[in-house]
Amino acid sequence: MQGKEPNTLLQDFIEKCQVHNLKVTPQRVAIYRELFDSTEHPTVDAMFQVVKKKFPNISYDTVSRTMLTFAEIGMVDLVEVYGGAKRFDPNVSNHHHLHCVSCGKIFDFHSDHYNNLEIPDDVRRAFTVLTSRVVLKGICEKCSNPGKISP
Amino acid sequence: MQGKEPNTLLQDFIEKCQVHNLKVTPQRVAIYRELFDSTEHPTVDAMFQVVKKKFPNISYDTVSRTMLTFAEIGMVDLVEVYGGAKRFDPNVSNHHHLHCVSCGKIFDFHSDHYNNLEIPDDVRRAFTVLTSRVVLKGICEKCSNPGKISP
DNA sequence: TGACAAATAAGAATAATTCTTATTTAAGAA
DNA sequence: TTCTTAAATAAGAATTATTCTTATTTGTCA
Ligand SMILES: [Mn+2]
Ligand SMILES: [Mn+2]
Ligand SMILES: [Zn+2]
Ligand SMILES: [Zn+2]
Repeated sequence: MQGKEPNTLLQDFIEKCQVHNLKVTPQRVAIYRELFDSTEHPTVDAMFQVVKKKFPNISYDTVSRTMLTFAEIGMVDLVEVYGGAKRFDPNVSNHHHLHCVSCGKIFDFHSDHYNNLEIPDDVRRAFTVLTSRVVLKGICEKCSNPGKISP
Repeated sequence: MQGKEPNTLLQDFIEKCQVHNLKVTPQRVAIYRELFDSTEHPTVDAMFQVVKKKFPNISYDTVSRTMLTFAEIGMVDLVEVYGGAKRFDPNVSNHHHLHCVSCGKIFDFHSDHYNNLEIPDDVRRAFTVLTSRVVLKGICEKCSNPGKISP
């Protein structure tokens, strides 16, 4: 996810908790670690399954609450879906998404042009715009070439 | 929603059903009518509540199935949400969305510029892109000025 | 009109999330 | 270090959203 050393990352996490008056619990640390190892856009259940391996008696509710708490303080994003379970994004920097309509995966991509789209005047007058993202739908490589052996 | 006469609309609907081998049932007609009266982005439940008034013993399941069927044949879109119930869009023409993070409403807006965004080369190489939409998050007028009397 | 696949209603089942309550614990104060 | 307390957690119940199952009804077409 990022190039920092684990200890620095943990220190960042602890500071972010302190800033927001959140206790640094072992559950939160465990969830934090797994979240930022992930380059996917995990659901609560996906994270629960992974975290449970290292923290066997954590509850689903704790994972769910924690991920929502992390979203509230801007540590992760809640991403757009078309129904079903919520999905989270550990990458909160400006980027865009392609949803594969075949396998349901969400792929990140980057574009300076998309990052700097002008907000139309009529929208700017009527709304306070906070974020902007381009969302594409399409078919990913793997779904286009199901038989192909990856190189 | 659109300027056509009701009978023409109904005729269009009947033809679309025939093309897709769907029976023209009174339930489908009732749901169709309410959907295309709506400028919102209704959930299944919202539609169920409305349709039930004119069709008291329609079942929730029928409304749900029908709206998904309509989405499959491209008569409505399933729109992006951040969790919770699915939401549908009777406007399938090219447009963009602003999600009010305060009240949760989804507002349509139009922009030729946004309609014609270039797909980045690396994305184009790796994916077959089908649709593109700009999704903004922000605060709507009503949520910004809660006290203001509308003119 | 009659045959029949498709569609429906009703309720059960499942999935996703949130709530309730008793218990534990992190963090600051003494 | 020990004490205090509000915050966090686990467990399971409850709620919300959706889908499935089954018996019955109904468009459509011959
Ligand atoms: Mn992402
Ligand atoms: Mn719309
Ligand atoms: Zn795919
Ligand atoms: Zn609003």
